[in-house]
Amino acid sequence: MKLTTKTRYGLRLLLGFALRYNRGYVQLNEVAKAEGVTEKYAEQIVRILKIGGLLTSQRGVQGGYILSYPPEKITVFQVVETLEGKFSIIDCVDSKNCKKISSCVVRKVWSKLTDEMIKTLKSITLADLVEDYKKENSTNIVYEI
Amino acid sequence: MKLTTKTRYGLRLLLGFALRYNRGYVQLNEVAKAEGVTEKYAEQIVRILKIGGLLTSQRGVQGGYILSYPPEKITVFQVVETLEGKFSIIDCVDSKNCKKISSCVVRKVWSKLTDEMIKTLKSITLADLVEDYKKENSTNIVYEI
DNA sequence: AATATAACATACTATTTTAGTATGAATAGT
DNA sequence: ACTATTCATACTAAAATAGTATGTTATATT
Repeated sequence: MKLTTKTRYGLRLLLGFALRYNRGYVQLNEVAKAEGVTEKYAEQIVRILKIGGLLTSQRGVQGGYILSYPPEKITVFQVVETLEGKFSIIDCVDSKNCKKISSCVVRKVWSKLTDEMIKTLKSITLADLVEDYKKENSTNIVYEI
Repeated sequence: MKLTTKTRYGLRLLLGFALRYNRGYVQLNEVAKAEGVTEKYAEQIVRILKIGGLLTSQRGVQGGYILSYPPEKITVFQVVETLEGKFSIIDCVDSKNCKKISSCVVRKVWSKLTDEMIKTLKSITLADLVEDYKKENSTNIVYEI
């Protein structure tokens, strides 16, 4: 039960665009490099985010991507759901193919867990991450490992 | 980011043993059949639970398994962590191999998510599931699909 | 002591998912 | 025209998943 790199990288890329939000269209190249993601892999991830409506693109010279909404309007939940598909810790939480739903009290556990996760992820926006980022970089504490 | 069948089946098998807790050693065969898990696969899952200390076994004729602790002492968190290993939604939440921890505000998101998940899972015990199960089966509402 | 029962153990396998890489086409500003 | 940049598809190696197969070992009962 791990997050995929697609989701982890995806959130970081979006944070990159959030940090540069005031600059208009920003090239993926720059953000991908800053976040340490290969450009080609980043392209794939970003395409999903574009199709999902979180990013807007402009082709050609001086092109790039920009968040479709201001950072405070985009939650981490939206990012995860866009990249991983319908958010649920198991497949039968809201599907109807469980053969013995009457005895499936266990399902309720996963359902509750899923709900709590969604609540947590909805409570965090890209703007929160930007704020955290700036806070960390204003202090001079550097954790070099 | 799905649970594995190992974990889902594992919890159901443990619920099976919790429902039969007063009977002493119960054969895996019976529980596996009741839960619709093949015996051979159930054996593998149950072995992990035994090594993890949640089940105690008795070999041979009249042997079987019994919960090592009463149902109210076993949380779903223990079950998940036993079956999936150290609980974390990503690998770097508490490892030290993140190259740029200073800029890794994203890590805090996953860390928080992990914490909330653990809190939820620790709040549910096998006894809660037994209670739910009995409640559902006392009413005559049957969800046949 | 023999037998049947049930747990214990390891190895194998098909399928799917993951985490990318490779190759190129389409578009837009200069 | 040229170049930068997004867009799109196809491919691949490695790992994880979800089991199956083939036994071995211990113990209560007969």
